[in-house]
Amino acid sequence: MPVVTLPDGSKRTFDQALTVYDVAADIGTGLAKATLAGKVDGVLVDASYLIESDVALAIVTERDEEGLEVVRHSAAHLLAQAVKQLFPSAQVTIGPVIDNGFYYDFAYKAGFTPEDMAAIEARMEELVKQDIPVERSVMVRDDAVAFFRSIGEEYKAKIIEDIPQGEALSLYKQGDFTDLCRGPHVPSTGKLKAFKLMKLAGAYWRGDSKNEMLQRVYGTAWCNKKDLKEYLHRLEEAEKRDHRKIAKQLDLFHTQEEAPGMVFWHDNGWKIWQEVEQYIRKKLRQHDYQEVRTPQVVDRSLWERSGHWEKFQHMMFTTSSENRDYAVKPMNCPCHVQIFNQGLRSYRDLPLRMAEFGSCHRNEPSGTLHGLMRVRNFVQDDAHIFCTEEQVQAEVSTFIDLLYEVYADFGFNEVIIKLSTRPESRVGSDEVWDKAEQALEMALNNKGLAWDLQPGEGAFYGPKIEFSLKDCIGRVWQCGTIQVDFSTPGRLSASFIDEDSTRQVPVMLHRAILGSLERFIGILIENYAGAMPLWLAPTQAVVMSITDRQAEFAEEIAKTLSDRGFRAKTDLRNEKIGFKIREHTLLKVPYLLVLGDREVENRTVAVRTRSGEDLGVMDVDTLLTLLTTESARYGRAVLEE
RNA sequence: GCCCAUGUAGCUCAGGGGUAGAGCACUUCCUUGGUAAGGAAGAGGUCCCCGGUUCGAAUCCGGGCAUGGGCUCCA
Repeated sequence: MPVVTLPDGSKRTFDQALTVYDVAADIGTGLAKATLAGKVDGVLVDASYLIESDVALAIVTERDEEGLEVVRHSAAHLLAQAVKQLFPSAQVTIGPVIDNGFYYDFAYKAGFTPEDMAAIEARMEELVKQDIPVERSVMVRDDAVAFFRSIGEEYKAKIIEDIPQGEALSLYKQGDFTDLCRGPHVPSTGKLKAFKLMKLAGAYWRGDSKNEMLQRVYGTAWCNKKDLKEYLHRLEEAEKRDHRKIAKQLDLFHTQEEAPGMVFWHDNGWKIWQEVEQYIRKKLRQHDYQEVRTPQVVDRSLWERSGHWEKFQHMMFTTSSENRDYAVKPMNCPCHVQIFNQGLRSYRDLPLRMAEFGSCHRNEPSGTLHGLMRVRNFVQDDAHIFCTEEQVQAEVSTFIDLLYEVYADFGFNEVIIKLSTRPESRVGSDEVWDKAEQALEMALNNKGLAWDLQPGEGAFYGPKIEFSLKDCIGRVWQCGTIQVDFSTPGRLSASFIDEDSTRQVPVMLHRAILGSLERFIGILIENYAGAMPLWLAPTQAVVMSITDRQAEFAEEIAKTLSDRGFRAKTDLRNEKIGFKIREHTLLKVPYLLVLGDREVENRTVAVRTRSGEDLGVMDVDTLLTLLTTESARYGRAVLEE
C-alpha cells in the first residue's frame, strides 16, 4: 500500500505497487502524457520505475530542468540508434549530456561526411515518428560485457570491464538498439521533439591523444521547437559578436598566413591596447610594483637551468648565432630572477613585485590557434612577486582584491575560479605544498568566493588559482592567474639575507590579472560586441558637419576635445548627415556630434549617442564634463545599466 | 599534433571543365542636403600555393599552407 507524497505535500495512497507513470495518470491524463521521468526520494528515475513502498515523488516533465537533461540524454541514444541503423560497422562509445545538448562518440573508420549527418538527422526524425518505447533492464557486469561483445560493440565492452565486478548495470533498449546507461530516459522516442545535429569533430578514445580518434557528433536538444529555435537564434546573435568578425568591421587588427598565431594590430586596435596597458600600469604603480623590461632572445642555458627546456623545448622558437643556441622567451620569469639576482637582497626588500609587459612567443600546436584567444606571440600583464613563505597568503589576498577591482573596471562580474593542486610529478616537500595550497584556499574562502577544485592540475612547481572569463558563445578562457612557485628561484640561485643573517631562497608568485592582453582584448570585444565603453573606444567622438559652412567650427570642436585628451575626429565629407550618422553608428563611435548653422551661431553641438539617443544641444564645456565623467567610470557604467 | 569543413574583388558572398559574378566599399562627376544608405559613371580578381589529369582547370585529383569548429596540449 504505497503512500506517495507529492511536492505540494499532498499524499496519495495506492492499493498496490505502481509506476511513476501510473501515479501521473492518476493525477491527470495531461500530466501522464507530459511525463518524462520521475524523482523518487530525490533520485531521478524512469517513468516506468515501480513504486513499492512509501516515497516522496515528483513527476518530471519538460518544465523541470531535469526533464531537459533526460531529453538530451535520450537524444544522444536516438542519435546512436540512427547511426547504428545507417552505419552498422560504426561502434558506439559514450554519449553524455553537455551544455545546451549532447554528443556521441563513434568508432567509425570511414568517418562521417556532412551528407551523412543530414541522413542521420532524418533517420532520427523517423524514429521519433515511430514512437518506439524505451525499456530498461538490468544485467550483471560480466553478462553485460558478454552481451556487448556478442553484438560487436568492443568499446562498450571495454567501458563495462572498467566497472567493478558484481555491480548491476542498467541497459536501455529502444527497438533494435541497446545501450548501457545509468538513465533515466524518456518513456519513448516520441517524446523527443526538438533537436538538431550541430557539428562533426574528432575526439580521442578516452580523451587520450595516444589513442585512436573517434567521430564525435554534437547535437542540441530542447523540450520543444520554440526553445530550439530560440537557442539557434541566440547562437546566431552570439556569432555576430565574434571578435574576428568585429575586428574586420572596426579595423582593429588582422592576421595573415605569413605569421600564423601572431597579430598585426591596426591603429584602432592598438588604441584599445594602449588604454588597457596604461590602465594596468597605473594600477601597478598604485599597488607598489616595479616595472622592468628584459631581453626577447636568451641563451638556451638559462632555459635549461629554469627547467623549461626539458619540458617545453618543442614549443619554443629557437635561433642560433656564432655557435650559441638561443630561444625566444616563452615567459618572463627566468629573466625577472636575473634582475632579482643583481646585488644582494635583504628580507627588507620583500615582498618585491616585478612587472613586465614582455612580448613572449610560444610555438603552440597549429590546431590550437584561435583568433586572439590562443596565439603564438602574446603580452601578459605579467608580474612576479618575490616573498617569504609567510608573506604568500597576504600577497595572494591583496592580488585577488586587485584583480576584482580591475575586472569590475572592465565591466566583468562573472568570473570562474579554479584552484589547481599538486600534480603527481612535482618538486618540493609535501609540507610546503600543504602550506601553499592552504594559503590559496584560505585566500579564496576568506573572500567568500565560489571556486572549483582541480585536483592534480597544478604546475610542477606549485599550486595555482585560475580566473576565467567567457567568450560570446560561452567558451571559457583563462585570463588571470596566481601561482606559487617553490622551484624556480632555487634553480636560478635567487636568495636573500634573512633577519638572522642566513641566506634564504625566496618564494616566487607568478601572477597576471588580464593574462594575455591579446586574449583579454578578444574577450572585451565580444563582451561589448565592439561597442567599447568610452574610455576604450578607439574613436570617442566624431564631429560631423551638415554642410561645408560648418567645417571650420567642426575642426575647432575636434581640436578642443583632442586637447582635453579625447580621441576625436571630424567628418567633413560631402555626404548627407544621415549617411554620416549611419556610418559612425556602425563603427560604434560613442558620441556623434552634429553641427549645422544653428550650432555654429550659438557655439554649441548637437549630441547623439551610438545607441541612437538624442542628448540635445549643449555647449562644449557641458560636453567635456559629460565625457570626462563617463570616461572616469571605465566599464562600470555598463555593469550598472 | 589529430579529425571534419572552408579558402573566388577591400568586405559579405554567389557560381563552377571552355577568357570571372552580385551587393556594399573605392575613384570621378552632379548634389550643400538637419540625425541609420541622394544620383550617375568608372575602376577593381595569379578564383590560397605547388603538382597531376585534360585539347583546355578557378572548377576534377594529389600534396602543402592558412582559417573555422572540435579533440589533445597550454610553463
